[in-house]
Amino acid sequence: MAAPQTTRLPASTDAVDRILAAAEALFAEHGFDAVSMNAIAEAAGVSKANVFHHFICKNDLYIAVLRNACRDSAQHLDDLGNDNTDLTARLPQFARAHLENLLEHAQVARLMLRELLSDNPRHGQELAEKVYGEKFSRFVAILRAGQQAGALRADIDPAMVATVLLGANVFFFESRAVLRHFPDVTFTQQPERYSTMLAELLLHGILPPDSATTKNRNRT
Amino acid sequence: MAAPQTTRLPASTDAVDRILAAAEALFAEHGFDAVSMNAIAEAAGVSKANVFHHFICKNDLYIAVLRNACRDSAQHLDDLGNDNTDLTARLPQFARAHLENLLEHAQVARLMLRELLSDNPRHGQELAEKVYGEKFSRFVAILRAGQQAGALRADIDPAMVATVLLGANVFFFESRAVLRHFPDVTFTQQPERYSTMLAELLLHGILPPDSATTKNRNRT
DNA sequence: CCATTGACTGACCGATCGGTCAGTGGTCTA
DNA sequence: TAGACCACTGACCGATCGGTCAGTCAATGG
Repeated sequence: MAAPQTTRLPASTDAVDRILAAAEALFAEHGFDAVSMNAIAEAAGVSKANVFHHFICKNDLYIAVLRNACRDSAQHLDDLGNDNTDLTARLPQFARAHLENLLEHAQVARLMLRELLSDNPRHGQELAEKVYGEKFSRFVAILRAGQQAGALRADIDPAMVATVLLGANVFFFESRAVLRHFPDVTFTQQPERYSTMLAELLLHGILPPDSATTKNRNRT
Repeated sequence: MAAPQTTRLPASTDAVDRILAAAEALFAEHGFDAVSMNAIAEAAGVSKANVFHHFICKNDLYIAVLRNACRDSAQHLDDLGNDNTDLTARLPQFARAHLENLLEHAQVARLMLRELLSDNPRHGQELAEKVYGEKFSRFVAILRAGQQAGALRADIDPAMVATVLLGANVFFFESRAVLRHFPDVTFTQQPERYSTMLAELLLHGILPPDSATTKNRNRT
């Protein structure tokens, strides 16, 4: 097979930027098939033919938007690992930063979640693996280091912890609107409280301390 | 405003069933806008006009599919609460059952996740709240009962625990294909192992037992 | 026996889709 | 000044979209 035809981004002119921004917003909100090239051109303030002048086809524009979003998303290198001490305090901090980043770049997050649901993981595969795979690996490495240092239990899978933390945050992000109507749920309006509780939950578990392996007693 | 026009399901004839099944599969796989009425009719083995004979419009067919899927999904009342003893053993059991159900009815799950990403939560709101809200409430009630019985820590939010467990399972379901390519992840092919580890993680946390509530002597 | 009903179909409709193309106007260089 | 280049546009294309409609066929019932 030939080269994957990298489909590089066009030179960043004013019109190109406006097209990319409009397409990203519309794709994130409505999905690929629900957005017409006419709507994108109109939102960007250019003619439809101009969109086709800069991008070969609709699919080309879409993966350009995806690539652009991933590039922006990759800039946020949450420096969790520069000071690998006191993981107990740093895990809630990382969880909060991750959820905050998710909410702040909701458009990109929705775009990626849509890509996850896509029938063919053509684009999401290479992109998500490259972008998120690196951060995921770093996160796991930090956890594993803490584990080998004795700060974490030895019989847990660091990748498992990372998945649960990331997944719980993502689930909060995507089901927030529905969760809000559940009478038992009180944290949908306080993301930082949610992620803090999440990290605390992962650290200590839900069992009372006297039921741990030690017969240590704590006040009820 | 007038009544919400319940848009009842047509009488369950053979053709109607085939149309609903075909539409559910196609909507779940490709999304609402990417599926044409022609494709649905063809997959169902009927004429397009016949689809419009049984369903007023495309949107009407869509919410009929949604309603149908929710009705089926509501039948699975995971009996977690009939025997409220030994929550330590029953939580992994529930987590496994939940993820298994998710994977077994992947089509419906994808449909619901798509609805979560939808721009207007018109349908997903009432449906998901009714269907999943009930199960969520029961789950939370069981956790709260166990909490008041002293089997769980008193300073945790039961709804938080429920959200994390459900969310971690849902995230596993939706990002399985991407997670599989991360070198650190080893559990994508073993859902039951994942959910078991998840429940175990929630129960005991990730800290070594000697650093529970006591002032930690955290070794670097 | 005939009228009614409802499931069902092929042919068709206007609108919109993604995409093309000839051409316009401005800018840079020779 | 001539000409190459480039961003950009209006008009247009065939295909497909959701949806309509006249009409066929079988079953039902008075």
